[in-house]
Amino acid sequence: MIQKLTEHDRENLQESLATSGQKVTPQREIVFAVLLAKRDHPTVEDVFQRARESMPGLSLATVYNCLETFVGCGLVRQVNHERESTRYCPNLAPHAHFRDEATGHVHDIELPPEIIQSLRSILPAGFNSETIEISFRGRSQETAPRSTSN
Amino acid sequence: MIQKLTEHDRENLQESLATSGQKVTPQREIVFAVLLAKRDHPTVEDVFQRARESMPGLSLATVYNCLETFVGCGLVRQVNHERESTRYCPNLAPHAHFRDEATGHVHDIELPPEIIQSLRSILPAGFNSETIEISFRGRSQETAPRSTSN
DNA sequence: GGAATGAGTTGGAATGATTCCAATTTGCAA
DNA sequence: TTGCAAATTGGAATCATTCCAACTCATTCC
Repeated sequence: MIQKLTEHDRENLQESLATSGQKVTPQREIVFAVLLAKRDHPTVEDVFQRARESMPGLSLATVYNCLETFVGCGLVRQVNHERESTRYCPNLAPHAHFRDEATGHVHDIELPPEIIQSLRSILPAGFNSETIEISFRGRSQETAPRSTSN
Repeated sequence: MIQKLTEHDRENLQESLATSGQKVTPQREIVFAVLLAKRDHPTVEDVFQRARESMPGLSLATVYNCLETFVGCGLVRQVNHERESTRYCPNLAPHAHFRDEATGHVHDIELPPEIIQSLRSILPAGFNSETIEISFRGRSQETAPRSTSN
């Protein structure tokens, strides 16, 4: 069962939505809370299941809507690997992803600014990139599980 | 209309297939030729259309099969952006991709070995990656179109 | 107060890429 | 020539996602 948002998180949600002219709704609160509660890069279906524990009437379409809204106002990032279901991640710090082929788990990998800088520098003149996405694929010796409340 | 493979390319195809115990077939030749003829990161559907010009009876399922086979034996790479259709690319040199949001075109970006090295180095202990994928998203001032026969 | 407005939500239908499958076809090898 | 195994084929099935029309609910306006 998902706990409610902290003051701080609720404010964050409220402000981010407000700047793109949108409102906080019970559904959005729950979906956001779900994302913050367990940062394991859940799929839409995962979020749907977890959110339903707190709000049984919630519909899948709404989860899609909420997540799209959050991505739109910069609250969360989408993570895609190959053509698997899209996953969502509330970690806004620049980071890469590591996809463990054995478990399917996705780990955040911190991305030092120098690297980002040097990556930008390999773009030929005339190429302006807003986004860089870096993903590793391989095996990891699963360290301590990372799931945190924020 | 697609030209036939050069000696060299046919040999390459034949060898790569052979090492994973598979054979050259007319369909595979055509599909491979299509990939080499225009290196614009075609989707399966694109390949299907182009290949059909030379082999009208070719089926979509076969195109999927051929491409999967090629990926399996390392002849071509898959390129995914967000959840769009998978694209295919016969450029085996390590490179990143730049996806032009205006046109949808995908460009290869050369990837200096130092960068790959420094990327590998940011992985924490216990993470072994076989593959690194880097994709830029943004706008480019479309330079000379890159489509080549190989 | 009560109707009109509009954003947000909902369930189900529609879409689109990909995979699956059972029936053929093909090229060899016995 | 017979038989096999690999490839190919067309169509059905799957699955994530999008679309849509009806509904809810809070707010604004008379």
